[in-house]
Amino acid sequence: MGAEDSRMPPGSAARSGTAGLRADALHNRNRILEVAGDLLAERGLDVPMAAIARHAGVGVATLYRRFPTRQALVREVFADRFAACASAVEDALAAPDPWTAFRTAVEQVCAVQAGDRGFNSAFVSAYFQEFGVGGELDRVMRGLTELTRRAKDAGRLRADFAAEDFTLLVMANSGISVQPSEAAQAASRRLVAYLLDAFRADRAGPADPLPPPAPLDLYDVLRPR
Amino acid sequence: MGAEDSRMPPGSAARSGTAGLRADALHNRNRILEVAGDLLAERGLDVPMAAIARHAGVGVATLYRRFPTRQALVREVFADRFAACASAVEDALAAPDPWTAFRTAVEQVCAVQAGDRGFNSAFVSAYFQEFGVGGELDRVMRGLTELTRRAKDAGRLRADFAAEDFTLLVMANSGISVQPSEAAQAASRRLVAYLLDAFRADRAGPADPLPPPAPLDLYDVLRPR
DNA sequence: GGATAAGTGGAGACCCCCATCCGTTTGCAG
DNA sequence: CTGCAAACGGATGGGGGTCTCCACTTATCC
Repeated sequence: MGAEDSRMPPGSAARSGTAGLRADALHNRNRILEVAGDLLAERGLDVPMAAIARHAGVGVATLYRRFPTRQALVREVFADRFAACASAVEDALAAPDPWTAFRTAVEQVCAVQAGDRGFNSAFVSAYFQEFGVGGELDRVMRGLTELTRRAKDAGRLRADFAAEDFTLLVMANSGISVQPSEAAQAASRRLVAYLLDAFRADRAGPADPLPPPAPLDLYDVLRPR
Repeated sequence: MGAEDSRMPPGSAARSGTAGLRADALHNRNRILEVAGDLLAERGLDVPMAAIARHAGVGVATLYRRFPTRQALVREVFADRFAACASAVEDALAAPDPWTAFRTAVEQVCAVQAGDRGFNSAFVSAYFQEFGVGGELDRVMRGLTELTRRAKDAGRLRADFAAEDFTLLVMANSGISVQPSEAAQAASRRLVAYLLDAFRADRAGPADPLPPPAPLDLYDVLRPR
C-alpha cells in the first residue's frame, strides 16, 4: 500500500509491472509475452496456461506470479494490437479524402482482427469489458465516428449508415476469422470490400430499404452469459 | 449384420432409433430432445451433457443410452432445422422472380442461423463434417447454386459473385449470432440486407474491384483444430 | 564473497466434465 | 398376476484445466 517506488523516474515503466524486476524475471516476462502472443494467435483465447508456461520454458508459478489472471496476460499481450487499431484510425483521420480515410480505417482494423484468432476473440468478447482497453477502444470509436461524419458530409457514405454498423462489421468479420489462415484473411478482405461497397452512397436504384439499425452495442450484446 | 427388425413396417420410424422403444423410454427421448433444443439454442454447443439430463429430469445414463455421443444428440436435435433450411431454398426455387428467390433464400437461411446459437455453431463448425447432414447441406448448396445461376442470367446478381461467397455470408452471419437475442437477430437482418445490396448487379459507378474470391470452403476452413 | 530477498519450478488440491458400470425399478406380454 | 427384459439413475473412475504452496536457486547489494 506504500509509495510505489520513490526512486523510480515517472514514466520509465513502458508497461505496468515491469518496474523493479530482477533481470532474469524481466527476461522471463518478455519471453512469456512473446510465446503467449503466438499461442493466442494460433489457438485462441482458451489455450491452457500450462501450455504457455511450457512453451516459454518456465513453470506455471512464474506465469501466474507475473500475470495473476488470464485476463491480465491477455490484456498485456494485445495492448499493442489495440493500440495499432487506434493509430490506424487516427492515421486515417489525417488523410485528405473522406471516403478513402473511412475505407482504409475500416480495412486496417478488420485486417488486424482477421490475422490473430486470439485478438479476434479478445476484441469480440465479453473479456474486453474488463480489459482496461476501454481507452483505446474509445479512441477507435471516436475516430471512426469522426470519419463517418466526414464521409457522410462528403456525400460518399450512405445517410442511413449508423454507428452500430461498426459493431456489425466487427462481429461479422469475427465470424470469418475464427480460424486465421491465408484463406480466412482473404475472405475477410472480400467481406470488407462487399460491405464497403454496400456502405457507399453512390448507388443506383432504390435499394431495398434497410432493416432498422439494431441497437447493437458490443458491450450489451456480448454481456457475459 | 442381421435384419433390422423383420416385423417393423418400413418407414414407420420417423427418426432413427425410435422403433421398439418402450413407452416411458420414448417419452424420455422426446423430452430430452426438447430440452436439448432449448439449451443448445441458449448456451451453445458445449452445454454439459449433465445439464441436459438434469433439465430433462433423467439421469445421464439415460441420455447416453439414447444418444451415445454428443454428436448423435446434436444431429438429431438440429435435423429439422437443417431440413428447414433446405426446404426454404427449395421453396425459393419455385418463385418466379430470380432475384426475389435468391434474396428470400438467403434471408431465410440466415434467419434460422441467427435464431439459435447451437444451430449456428453446428452449422459453422467442424462438427457438421461428421453430422451426416451432408445430404441436407448439399441440397442447400445445390439449390443456392441454381438460384445464383438464375439471378446472374437475369442480370440481377453481380457477375463476380462466387460460390464461396455463400460461405462468406454464413460465417459473417455466424459472427453476428454468437449470442442470440432480439438485437442479434435484427443485426443479422441488417447485415444480410447490406450484403444483398452489395451483391446486386445494378449499381452505379465502378465499385472498387473485389479482392479475389478466397478459396473458402467450410469443410476446409473449419477443419478441426 | 556472503547475506538476503526476489525468483523459480513442480507437486498437488480443487473443480468440472465425460462416459461407464451396476443395482434397482418398471412397462408390458403371457 | 407374475416374470423378465428393458429402462432407469446415481455413483464412480479418468482426464484435463486452474491456481497455490513450498522447498530450492540465484541475482544483486554491500
